[in-house]
Amino acid sequence: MSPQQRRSGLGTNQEAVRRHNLGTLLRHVHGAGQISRAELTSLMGLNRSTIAGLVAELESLGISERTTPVGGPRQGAGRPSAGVRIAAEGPFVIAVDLGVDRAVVARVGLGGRVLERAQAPVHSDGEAWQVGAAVAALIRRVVEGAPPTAPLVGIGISVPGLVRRSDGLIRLAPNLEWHDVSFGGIVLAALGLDVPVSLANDADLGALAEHIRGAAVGVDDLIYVSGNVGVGAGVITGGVRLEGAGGYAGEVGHLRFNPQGRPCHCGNRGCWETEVGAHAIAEAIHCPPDKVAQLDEVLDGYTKPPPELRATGAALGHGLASIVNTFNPRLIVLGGYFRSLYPLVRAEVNSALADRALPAPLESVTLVLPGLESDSALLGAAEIALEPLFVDPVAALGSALVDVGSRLAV
Amino acid sequence: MSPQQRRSGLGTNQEAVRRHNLGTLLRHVHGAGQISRAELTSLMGLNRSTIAGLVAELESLGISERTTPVGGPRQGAGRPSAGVRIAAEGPFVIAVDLGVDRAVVARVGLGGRVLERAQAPVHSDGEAWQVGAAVAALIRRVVEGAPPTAPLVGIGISVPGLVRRSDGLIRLAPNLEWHDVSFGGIVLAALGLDVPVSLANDADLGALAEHIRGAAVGVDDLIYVSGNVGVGAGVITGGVRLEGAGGYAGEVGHLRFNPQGRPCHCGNRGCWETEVGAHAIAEAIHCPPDKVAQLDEVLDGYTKPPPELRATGAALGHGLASIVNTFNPRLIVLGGYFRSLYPLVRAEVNSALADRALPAPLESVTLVLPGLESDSALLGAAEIALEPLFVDPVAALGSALVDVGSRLAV
DNA sequence: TCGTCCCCGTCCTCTCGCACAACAAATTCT
DNA sequence: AGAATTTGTTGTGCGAGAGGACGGGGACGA
Repeated sequence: MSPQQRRSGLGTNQEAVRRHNLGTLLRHVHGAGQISRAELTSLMGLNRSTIAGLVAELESLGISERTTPVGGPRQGAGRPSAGVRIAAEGPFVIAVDLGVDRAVVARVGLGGRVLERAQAPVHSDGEAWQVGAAVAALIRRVVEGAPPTAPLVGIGISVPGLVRRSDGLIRLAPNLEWHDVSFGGIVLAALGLDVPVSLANDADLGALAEHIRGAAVGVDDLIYVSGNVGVGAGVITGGVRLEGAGGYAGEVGHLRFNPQGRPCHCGNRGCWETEVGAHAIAEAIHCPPDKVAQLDEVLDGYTKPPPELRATGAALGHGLASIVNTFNPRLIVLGGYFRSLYPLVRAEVNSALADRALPAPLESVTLVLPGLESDSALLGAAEIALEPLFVDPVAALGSALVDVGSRLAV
Repeated sequence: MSPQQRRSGLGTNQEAVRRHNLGTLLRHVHGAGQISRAELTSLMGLNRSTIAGLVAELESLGISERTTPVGGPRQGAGRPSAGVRIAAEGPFVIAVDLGVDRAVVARVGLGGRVLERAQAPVHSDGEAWQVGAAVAALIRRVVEGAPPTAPLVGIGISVPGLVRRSDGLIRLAPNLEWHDVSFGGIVLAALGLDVPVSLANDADLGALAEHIRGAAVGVDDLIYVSGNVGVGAGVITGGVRLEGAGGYAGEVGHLRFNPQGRPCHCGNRGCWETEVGAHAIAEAIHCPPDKVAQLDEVLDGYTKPPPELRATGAALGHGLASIVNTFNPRLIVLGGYFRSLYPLVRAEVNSALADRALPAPLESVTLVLPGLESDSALLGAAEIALEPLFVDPVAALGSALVDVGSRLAV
């Protein structure tokens, strides 16, 4: 629900400087988990004394705490630098990964630590309010153990579908058969709370999480291609998420692939999804249709690549070539059931990609599996809920909720 | 040659605040051409006195000058606000639009005013150094009339091909038959000057120019699709250029379109370019191959749409649908010979697009023709050359060259 | 025509944030 | 053990934007 702030042609206020520096410092601590003040000075290019002031403010806000100088491998002489780490009873968020057959909910602290998690199956033909109630129950369970002083900053929800950026409305979630569902509002109503809720597409959040603490740390141009019944992609370019005008960017599953191909649920024929989507793969390996949602487990069952998947691998590579030509990423992360598929058909994918992509963008691209395994979208949901803290820590804490456990216990 | 600066996790220095505010103010003056100080205060959200100080600095740098209160349509009472406009003898850049059959060179001042221009045909089989010499001659001619006190900030070059972002190397320009050409260095050597040179792809620059002062002013998510023998796209998303890891993003001409289609020069079969590229269109309308470079003029000759172009229009629309699904732009600007083609097959393009794009991204997208006609790439080249001024006006002027006319007259 | 109102530019002072320098502390190297 | 090195801490200074007071300039109404 929080519209991403866009830096327009505004001038920089000196109050904004403090906000920005405090937020950036927190972002670094969040990214590293534990970091020395000396590293912070060199990373941020500010003076020692300035960093000291910022760190002191973070501590007085209860966000971070001071640690003894880290005993790690040091280089050279000099006084060891005191560390900064996320406070144990610091702010946290609720992350929700809504899948086609199950929902995972976690309480996540700064630093990306999953403090508690719970999950439950959801019926793919369930109505939105039923799913919302189930998610709310999971949230209650997960919040129970939270320290009473720890503030809840917000809720982030990963959705397998098209989410409107301006207000988080789920425009279309094909595999849940939802149209124009205000799922954030439904969950909040079921909880009886009023906290910031952010929703986004699962592939977008996968990309975000892999960028911050997964396989794409330090890579500013990456694509997370998610096989999750449907096929979608999350794009990060220049270090920022590609969202598009409405927030629907990255729907690569409906790239034109084979005009003589099979009909797609979107109404066209031969979309890429009809060749590398879960249903196509299930059909190729003669997997019963009711197990499509667990396609990753089925694929994990193979010890050696079945020949029926060769064509799928080639189609995957050919589609990725279009993506490489279009986005010129440095890294492509293969998430969802592609995590299980890619190791089986690595050779076919790579050669098909090399065959069809332009040489210039091809030479710098690498295909990898997610560094966060199947938690990418969940941790990405945590990230968008945490985002306000990095924009303005003081304001975000001001609107956060304390003692959520007792509030929900009613 | 100037690597685009990326804002990393740096802290904000208070010196950086001044730089940023001065640059942002200049960006506003540049965008509007003439603007009142009162508008600047509300646009930038800064105090009146702060704006006054920034404007005074800009004037002392010789960049802007004060104008009498604008006599335009005013609203309400109150003292009229003094205007700020670009100084007549202020800094300028050289913009070069390298086409497949001609080069256009212009002297462009801040505010995007084309102060002088010249052009000459280039042979498509010419060697890079020959083209460089021709461009250098045009630059000399264009610089002649510049006031001796006006500083030259840099040179921007639009290239019909893949340009490496890190150093401006032309990796591939298929229609010039260039591979790995350091054209910036060649032009500088021919001129005997040393000024910052920036190169970029023509479609990227078209998007940039249309965003700043063309049909896409105020639109932060747009795509400029350029038909220029080959087909490419420049993407602006969230208000910033999509470049990709190497700078090659946007090569939509080689999206997979029809796997049973014609062979493409890239080595594949059925790329989108083989259906909507200049050669395909020329063949469809029985245009002689030697006039392919002037395809826009040929198309302009039609008073009513020839039926042979219907299929091309549909292919254009179908390809655009993939682009809409992938990028979710608010605006698609059809440049190059698409400027002449689109009016002929508007109905076919629109219906094909509506047929194949997903409803959510489709509902907010609009197709338009360039607001800058055929000067988009040229003015975009000016923009990237001017860019350093908006990052740090003082530093950019410090490294600018004065009295270029006499330096080149040798 | 005059007075009033409204808005803007200018000047001055204030506040706030970061830089800088000096000193103390903690560790490594010789 | 002493020198060298790096960092934390403290106090001072500088610079940039904010804010208020004042004057100027035009629109509007009586």
